[in-house]
Amino acid sequence: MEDAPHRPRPTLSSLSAAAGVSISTVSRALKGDARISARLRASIAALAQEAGYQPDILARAMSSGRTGLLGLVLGPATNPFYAALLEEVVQQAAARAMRLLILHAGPGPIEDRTAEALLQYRVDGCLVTSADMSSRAAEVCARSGVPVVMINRVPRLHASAASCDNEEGGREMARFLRAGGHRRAAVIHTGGASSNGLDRERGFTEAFAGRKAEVAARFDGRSTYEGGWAAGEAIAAMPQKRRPDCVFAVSDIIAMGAMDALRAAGLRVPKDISVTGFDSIPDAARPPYAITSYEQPVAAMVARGLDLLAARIARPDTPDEAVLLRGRLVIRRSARLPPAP
Amino acid sequence: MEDAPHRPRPTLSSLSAAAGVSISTVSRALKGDARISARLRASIAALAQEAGYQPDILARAMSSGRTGLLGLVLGPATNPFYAALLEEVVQQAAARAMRLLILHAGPGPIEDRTAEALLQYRVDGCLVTSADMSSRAAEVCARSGVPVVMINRVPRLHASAASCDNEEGGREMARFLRAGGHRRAAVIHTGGASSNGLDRERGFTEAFAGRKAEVAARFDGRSTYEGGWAAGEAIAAMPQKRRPDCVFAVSDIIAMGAMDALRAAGLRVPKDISVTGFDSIPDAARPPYAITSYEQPVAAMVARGLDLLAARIARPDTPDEAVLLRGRLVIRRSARLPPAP
DNA sequence: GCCATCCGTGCAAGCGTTTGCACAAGCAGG
DNA sequence: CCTGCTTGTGCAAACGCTTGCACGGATGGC
Repeated sequence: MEDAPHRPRPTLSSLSAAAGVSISTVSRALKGDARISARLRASIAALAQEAGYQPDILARAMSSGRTGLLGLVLGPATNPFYAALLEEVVQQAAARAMRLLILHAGPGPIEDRTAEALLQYRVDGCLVTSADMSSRAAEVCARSGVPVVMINRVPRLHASAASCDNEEGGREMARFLRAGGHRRAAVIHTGGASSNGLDRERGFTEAFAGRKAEVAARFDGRSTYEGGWAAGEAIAAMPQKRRPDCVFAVSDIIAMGAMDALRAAGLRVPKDISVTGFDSIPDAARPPYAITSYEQPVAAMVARGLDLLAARIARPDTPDEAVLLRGRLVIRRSARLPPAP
Repeated sequence: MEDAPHRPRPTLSSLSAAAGVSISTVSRALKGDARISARLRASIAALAQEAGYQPDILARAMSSGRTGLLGLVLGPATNPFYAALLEEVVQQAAARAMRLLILHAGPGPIEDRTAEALLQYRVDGCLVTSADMSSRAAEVCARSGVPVVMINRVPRLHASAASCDNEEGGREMARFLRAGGHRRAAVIHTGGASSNGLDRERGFTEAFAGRKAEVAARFDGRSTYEGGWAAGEAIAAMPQKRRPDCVFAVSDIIAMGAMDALRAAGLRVPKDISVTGFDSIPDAARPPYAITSYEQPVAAMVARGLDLLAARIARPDTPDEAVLLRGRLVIRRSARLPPAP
């Protein structure tokens, strides 16, 4: 392929010259303004098509104030849950003709200089999915009137949110395990950094503890495989009498680590001990794991999150709204089943 | 916290009014132009600081032509390798004061309408890491003179590239397995969609096959865990005599699937059969897997990729350049070791 | 046949920045 | 005291698009 002559980008101006009409007419014709005659509209459209005209969004943003850009603050992408979330967000945003300016995708809080990019690029809104509590981005946005929607986070400041009903998920898992005859549970949490983890644990504990059943131990799984592994080792090291008969990890990645550690220590899952997780990431469904988990409705969360954002962008005074979506218990082989009815 | 009065964004104009000087003076003062007296510069800087001034990148782009935006075309983020790549890219780009417009993060080719966003937002350059051959984004860019750099892909069109030396990686793995006494290898490839996979396989085959050693079987692992699993099942089903004594999967995610399938079929790894992978993703290092793999120098690849991109942006006529980076064999427990020397 | 409508189109301002050029003031050398 | 340089600052154009307003011409009602 030969170097295209690299001709200058077509603009409204160049099109208008070619069509012999004014710039404003071209602009209106291209967006289908009814005031422009159908004939002219068609011929201008053809011209634009042929020239490969692409509107300059930046210039448009200068005058219209809308950039079509959404800021995205993502948690650690190496955590499969966030990876799935990312794919979903990218796809759904594209379907809504919104583009994502990605500001952060990793562990830890977002840097100040990075958060400032949100303002510099005049994003129309911001999607925050990082589990990190001190999300600087949300502050920056709130201060400048940029709508923020949290996905899978508790809403703060002037933000709306779309989340999974974490507490109910915890409860459901607890009921399932109790029905399966479990009486001593270990909970592997995420060390207080995440409200999700706290909610899940609260729901679980509330529904599990009771007559002859208790949450017998708690461990910090730090939201990582390694953290889960360490917790699993600790559990395996407990004297058999005091050892829990089931484990509820507040995320699958932790559950995987715990399960591997338990097995490495010679325990059988679920025969000796049941293991359950949360999120239902694809990895957790793989045969060696087959983790019973509570599936978050990721697609729906993203969809509702974008709805909320769109609403706020269209009408900045839209009140805060928190949407709670019910997930679904996915039963696999990592936990002993309740007796068939 | 009370609703901030939502005062209008400070601009050069508002600052200039406050400082009693012209807009151009403010602009120059803020970027440290030596022609503006130090005193004035300091006072303007203080003013800007106090007002929380953030330059409007869009407006700047209008006049300077630089947006500071990089388009990012990413492969399936749910593949841990791409997830790691993403984190690295986001971090390094931020360090260079570049922002990423994410256009695609999933399986399959990029949509045309999505690729056009590259032009509409006037990205300064584009980073393509998707393994998918028919990357429409690259075409769009090439046609409009937007610099493109491929990371971990063979360069095409007017693109530069920074990749791992896949062929050498394959060779190194082959030498390692041969030294370990393996004689019959199975290769699990990615079905021809990816030049990386092909290169790795070519290197491997070239170095493995020889006197009394051969690549005895090939399978399509489709770059997924499931594909690897299917290949593993097929290998396990082979009559013991003809069964390979080692497996080289062109990516870790495939190797993990294969390994699990082999074990599920009752084979012991590495006792009965060795399994090796490529990429050295964190998941592959986990105890149950401990996959011997060839580590791609992801950070270096991204760094060099961004270098190439920056060079092209600064000087559009910079010639194409393909950088090949050597990786590193990471020996773990999934493959029988060569005898100690 | 005249005025009121309406339709199709163009003019021009504005969005926030950058930057080439001009201009004013200060100063040194002649 | 004038010329010529330096230094500090402002003017205004340009980037590509949107949009309120105005204007010319056709149409319709009376």
